[in-house]
Amino acid sequence: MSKVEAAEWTMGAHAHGQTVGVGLNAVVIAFDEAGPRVLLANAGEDGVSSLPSGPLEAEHRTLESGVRSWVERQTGQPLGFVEQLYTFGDKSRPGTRRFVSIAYLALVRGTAEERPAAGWADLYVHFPYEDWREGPPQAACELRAALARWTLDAAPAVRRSRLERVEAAFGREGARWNEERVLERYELLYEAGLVAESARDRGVGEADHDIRGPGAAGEPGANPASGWPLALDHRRMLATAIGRLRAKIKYRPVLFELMPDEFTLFDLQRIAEALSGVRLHKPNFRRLMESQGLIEETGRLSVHTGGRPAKLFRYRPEITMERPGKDE
Amino acid sequence: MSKVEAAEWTMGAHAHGQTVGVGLNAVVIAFDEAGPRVLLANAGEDGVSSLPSGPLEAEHRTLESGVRSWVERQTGQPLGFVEQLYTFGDKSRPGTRRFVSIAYLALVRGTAEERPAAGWADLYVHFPYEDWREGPPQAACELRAALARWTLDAAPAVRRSRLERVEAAFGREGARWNEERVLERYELLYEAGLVAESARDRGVGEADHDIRGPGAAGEPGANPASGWPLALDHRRMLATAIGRLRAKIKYRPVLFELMPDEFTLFDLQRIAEALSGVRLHKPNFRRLMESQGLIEETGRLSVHTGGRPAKLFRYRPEITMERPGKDE
DNA sequence: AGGACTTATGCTCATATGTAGCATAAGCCG
DNA sequence: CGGCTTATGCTACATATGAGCATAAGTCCT
Repeated sequence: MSKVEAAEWTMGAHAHGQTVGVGLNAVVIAFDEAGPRVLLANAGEDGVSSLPSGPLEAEHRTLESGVRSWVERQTGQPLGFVEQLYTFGDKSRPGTRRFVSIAYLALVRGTAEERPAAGWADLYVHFPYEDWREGPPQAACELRAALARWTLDAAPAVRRSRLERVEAAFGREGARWNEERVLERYELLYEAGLVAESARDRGVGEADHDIRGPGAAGEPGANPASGWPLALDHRRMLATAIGRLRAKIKYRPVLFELMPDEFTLFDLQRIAEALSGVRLHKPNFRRLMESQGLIEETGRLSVHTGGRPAKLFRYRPEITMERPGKDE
Repeated sequence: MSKVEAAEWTMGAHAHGQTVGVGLNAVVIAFDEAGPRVLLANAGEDGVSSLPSGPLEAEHRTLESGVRSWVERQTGQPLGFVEQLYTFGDKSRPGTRRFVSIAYLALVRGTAEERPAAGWADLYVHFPYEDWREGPPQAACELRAALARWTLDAAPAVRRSRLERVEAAFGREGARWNEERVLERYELLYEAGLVAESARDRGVGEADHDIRGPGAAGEPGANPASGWPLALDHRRMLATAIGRLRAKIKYRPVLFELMPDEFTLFDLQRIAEALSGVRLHKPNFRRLMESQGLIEETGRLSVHTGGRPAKLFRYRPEITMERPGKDE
């Protein structure tokens, strides 16, 4: 850094007397018999859980190592795959110290017993309307209806814009559901006051204490269909993570970061479905997996299928993934 | 934020006596007759330019507004489309103050005359090997050769891994070039010591002063084919931006953020080619554009084509872009 | 005016890729 | 043994992508 620049920066920071806190947050995803899971740190006094997180420290050589360190310190869980998600830094209320939060996505392998950490929660408890594996969930229908009211309540000028956003995010009348638009949907619900955080962040009567899960129905601005809230803007981070992950599994072999050493093709499909929240066509999924050359048969069979035994596969990490390969 | 958490954070930051500087950086892209351009702030005393940037300040309500404000303050250029790119925060040398840099990508419309800012530079001056519009550039051939030497020089254990990375980034022997892997390529060159920044960041004899462009040939670790360096890690940010943009134009209508109000289909194609760095098949590009419904004819014709007049089109922003629409 | 040249525009074809349905195989359990 | 389960393989179809060629409608030169 040139002297000029360093001086300018220091001045900039000091001239306005601002000290900025830099935080690291992790959305840690795993999968077990119970389905897709997310790792949460202990719930605060208000009963609202939060993502593992902590401030950036001097010892952290890189941001990523800082994230690993905080997650392990808070939950005992070592991390495998880690990737940066997004940096949040909007000013909250005036007068408060500013925080910049750098959010990461992490994936860990292994069954529930093999994972050291406690604090794993069902992913879709926080996003019930995102799970379409058993068909259109009731939560999505309710929210769509609530959003329709929100659209109609608007002044005519903004009505059209709202309608378009709702349709883009939730799909037109039962038409195709785009599972990747998780963040878009969350932000729409937030804006429409349909998630608990909307009311909380507006500082509605310090009513925060009552919002601790599905029981909060009927609260002003809350809605059970929209799922359990998390502390601060952590649910926004989680929405960002899910959206990114749902997009990424389509063009990068990240699925294997969640798999055990040996697995059947249907195991793989179940995880893909759990993350994307939609059902997949079995033969097509198989063909795709087999054509990519990312996996190979181990020669053994799984007998716990309930029907015909399935071939067991393993991941071939040596394959450099020549795919269309968008990197980032 | 709960009291517990706030206390913990403050302690965390203070216990280690670390003050973190948070910087905002912008990669601002435009397009004119001369081709794709990037906006640079004035060159420092060492002759190395840098991206518009400055510290996050208390007045900035959001990170994005902070970026807009800094770019306009430093270059006079107001920004249109802005999107977060990546946050860099690895510790540089021990003992120095830590900086977290949040990089943004921005696109601005208009010809060279319409744009207020000075400081626009040719994008590919910084990445000569990324411009394949006139076929495989010489720079890419030279770098491939240099990387081959770097691969062979390695210990046998790492040789295979290096070879695979080089082939994934640069394509096997003249085979398909994946234009999106800009960052992967830059990082490989950095690691191999083929860009000026590698030597500079290792602190090689304070030789920084001599690195100011193509003239630096023969410097230890430098290479004219790898392009002009920028200050700090700004070329890494630029590589990140180009990669992201090249991927994004394929599934989101960002191209129009660079276009004037009226344009021909070939104008559009020229910009797509300039950004992606490869030639496109004209009839196919037309078909794609016309099938997406994102543009409409204005009814007028352009007579400056040199041949048959071309229909003029305009962008239809009212179309909500129902495409597969990965959001982010 | 006529021909050469330029660019725009439209069409066809072969090849991937994605979607959906059906048939068969091979285990289980009563 | 028949009925259940799940695994596995194949085919038909729609759609997207990539490449080539023919024609249209201007300019410019002679």
